[in-house]
Amino acid sequence: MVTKQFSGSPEDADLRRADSLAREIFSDIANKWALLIIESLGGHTLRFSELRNEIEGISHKMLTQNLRMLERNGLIERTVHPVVPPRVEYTLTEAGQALRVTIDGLCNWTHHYLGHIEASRHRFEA
Amino acid sequence: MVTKQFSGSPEDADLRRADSLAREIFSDIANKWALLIIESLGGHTLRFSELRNEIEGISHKMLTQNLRMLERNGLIERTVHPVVPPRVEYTLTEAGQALRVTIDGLCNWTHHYLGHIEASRHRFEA
DNA sequence: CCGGATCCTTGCCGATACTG
DNA sequence: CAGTATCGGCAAGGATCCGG
Repeated sequence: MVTKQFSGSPEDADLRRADSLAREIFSDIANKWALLIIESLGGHTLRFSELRNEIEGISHKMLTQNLRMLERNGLIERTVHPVVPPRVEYTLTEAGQALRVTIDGLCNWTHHYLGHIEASRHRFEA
Repeated sequence: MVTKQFSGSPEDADLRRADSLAREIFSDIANKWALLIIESLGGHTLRFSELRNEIEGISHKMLTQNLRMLERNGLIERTVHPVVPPRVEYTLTEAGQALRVTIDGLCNWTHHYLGHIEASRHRFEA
């Protein structure tokens, strides 16, 4: 995907458009904070501060930034409760849920190959 | 995953170690160049320059850097043919192949939701 | 509690040049 | 052809303050 080369022919124009869009989305999604947010959101709906606590090491800024991006792409839904103090909750949309399934795959892969990888790293020192 | 909080109890020490390792690996893998390399490598084995051509927009430096990282983690195998000019080929290991399957899922997701996302982005301008 | 804005530092990444 | 090293610009990301 997203790596093909197109000719200059006009009928490829929309294909090239879709391709560059796909690439852009891919770049948005394929960053560690975005993936961790989706994964944390999992089934439940969480508040901003809950996400902040759940995801070790994420800064206030990175969290808001990625939440906006995910909202823009329609992966999460943001609902503001008009109370004081403010209460803002985030939840996965259907698209977000679908994405989460594949991220789960990534997490399972990581755990399954932890040993392999650690061993490989030691071998690599030579 | 990788987001749990542990108590200070000693028996959690190895769990915490595995968790931080998982997080580290996750951070390595969850970047767009690494994912695109794995995806491009797919079934076949490719040379350095072939990968460079295949992956639109990647620089010489980023390619070598990520290839080293993936080799270190045991996801790809690097074989040097002692000829001139040098011929270096890269291929996925079993772990790499397994990872590729989940990345395929990510790519499929992207294409399937292209429309949703584009629509969502337009809605977001308000 | 949430989020935007601002400043300031860090390190990513591209360009270039040089070896085997 | 493949890889390493160095340098420099620029953008990512942290800390902090303020405003709703």
